[in-house]
This record gives sequence, structure tokens and C-alpha cells, in this order.
Amino acid sequence: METRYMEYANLLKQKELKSTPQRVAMLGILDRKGHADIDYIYNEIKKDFVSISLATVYKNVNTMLGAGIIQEIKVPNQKSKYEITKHKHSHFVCEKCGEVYDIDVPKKLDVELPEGFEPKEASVMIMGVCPSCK
Amino acid sequence: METRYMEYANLLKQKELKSTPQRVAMLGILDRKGHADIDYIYNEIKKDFVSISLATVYKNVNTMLGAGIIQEIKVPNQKSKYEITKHKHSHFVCEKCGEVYDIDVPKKLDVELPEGFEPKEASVMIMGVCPSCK
DNA sequence: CTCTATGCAAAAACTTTGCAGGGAT
DNA sequence: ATCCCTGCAAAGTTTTTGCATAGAG
Repeated sequence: METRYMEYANLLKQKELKSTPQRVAMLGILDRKGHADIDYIYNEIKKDFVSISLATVYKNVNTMLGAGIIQEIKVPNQKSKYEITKHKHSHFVCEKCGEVYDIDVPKKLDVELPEGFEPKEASVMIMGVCPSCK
Repeated sequence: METRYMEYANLLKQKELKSTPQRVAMLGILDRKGHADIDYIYNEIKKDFVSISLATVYKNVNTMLGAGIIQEIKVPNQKSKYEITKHKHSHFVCEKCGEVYDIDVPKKLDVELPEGFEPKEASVMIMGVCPSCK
């Protein structure tokens, strides 16, 4: 849909990055899939950009990571996945199919840190079995 | 110390793995350092086993991971680190120096999962600044 | 028009594999 | 004696880089 296209374009421009069709397509793929690894993005985008280079996908992932437009999720037993940066949330990872699901962080988790540790960010990851795999 | 050496040897035997000097040394390095990546292990162990192969380090890491003797910690912005498997705990990662610290999980964190999701394991990672970097 | 992004190819970085000899049980 | 482990070299994977051309602002 056109609206979405504009959203991605503006998102890029806000971060002082050029809005290219390839980047917009990558964001579209991430938005639709939720969480995707490099190979997924590459295979999807090839459907529309037949001659796109894997190097371009890597470069854009790194560029958009640097700009904070997307984020990396390091998942146990699989390659890193990427998602569009959104409000703070946690992840549920299915240990059967590898799918990643967003879950809401319930509340500030009260962790007792030793003296001198200054927390900035907390992330919770829950491993388990998802509905489709049960 | 001999005691430690025996511990590692027994640990390996319990898991039906052969106790070799290289493996024992790797466990010693992990025990002393707490959390180390492949390169750290390799560089440390080379001090005692001058001709050890990087391939052996990889093989042993994978073997001991498979046996559950050690665990992989996927850290943001750096290579995976490994630690000897111990009681359940969480990690604090310093975003300045990259050091990983063990912290105690305070209590069962009550996360509300949607219908059909079956949680098995939860892990908490806190990013921030450690005492030495402040 | 200027400067960044793309595509391609090559290089670098990282990890695994195959095999012969050595070592643990 | 058997079978696993080690070290070496080679192969496989994954990611980055350099450069010429194309494209965005």
C-alpha cells in the first residue's frame, strides 16, 4: 500500500539516510514478516529486485542498524534476526520452528544489581513452544 | 590446582566425554575468566599448548556445548561468549568494555503470555555500564 | 550537480570437515 | 586394542570491502 511506502521513506529520511527502493523494500519485508534473518530478506527482495546483491542487503542492514531504524535479535541456535525498531518489548522464541514473537514486557522487572552497576536496558527472552508447533 | 583439575576431568567423564588436557585447560580458562569467546580461549590455551589448533578449540566448544557442560551467551555487538554451565542466572553486559557479569535472577518473572504459548526457559540480559567503566 | 547507494567481484573473517597420527580408557 | 581426540590443511560459510556506475536529493 502506498501509505506504508511513504512511512518507510520518511523513516529513512528522518534518519538522514537516502530512501532507495531497495531499502524501502527491505523495511516492507521486515514489517510484514516481523522478524527475519539476512537470508530471508535476501530471498524475498530478490523477487522484486532480481539483480540485487547480497552485499547490498548486508550494507543496508548495517546502515539501518546504525541509524536505529532496525534492531538485531540474537537468537539461540539460529542466525540473528532483525526487526523494525518499535516500542520496548520482549521476545518469545519457539525452540521447534525458530519463529520469534513479540511479547509485552509486563512491568519494570526489579533486579537487584550489585553496587556500581548502572543498568540502561533490560531485555527478556523466553524460549518455549509456540501455538503452531504444539 | 589439582582439585580443580579433577573437577573438570570428572565433569567431562560424567558426560561421557574423554578428559583430555586440552579440554581440561579450556574449562580452566572459562572458570577463571567467567565468560570468554573463542579467540580468548584460543589465545589463552596457546600459552600452555603452543601447537593447539583453532579447530580443536572449535570442536571442543561444540562438543561441550552439546554435552551441556558449557553454554553459549549471545551478546549484542560482540562475538558469542561461553561459560561453564551453572545454576540458573542472568547476565549483565557492559556496553563500554563488553564484559559479562553474572547476576542472580531475582524471582520468577511474571510474564503474561498469549494463549497457546508454552514457556520453557526465560533469560534476562541487562545492558549498562559496569563499575570498572564508570 | 554532488554525494551516497548499488552491484559485482574479490578479499577477509569465521567455522567446519577430512584424514592421519596420537592418546585415553 | 579400540575408539575418540588432536593438529593440520583444505573447504565451506558468512560478512566486508573496493571500485565503477547508477540514482537520490
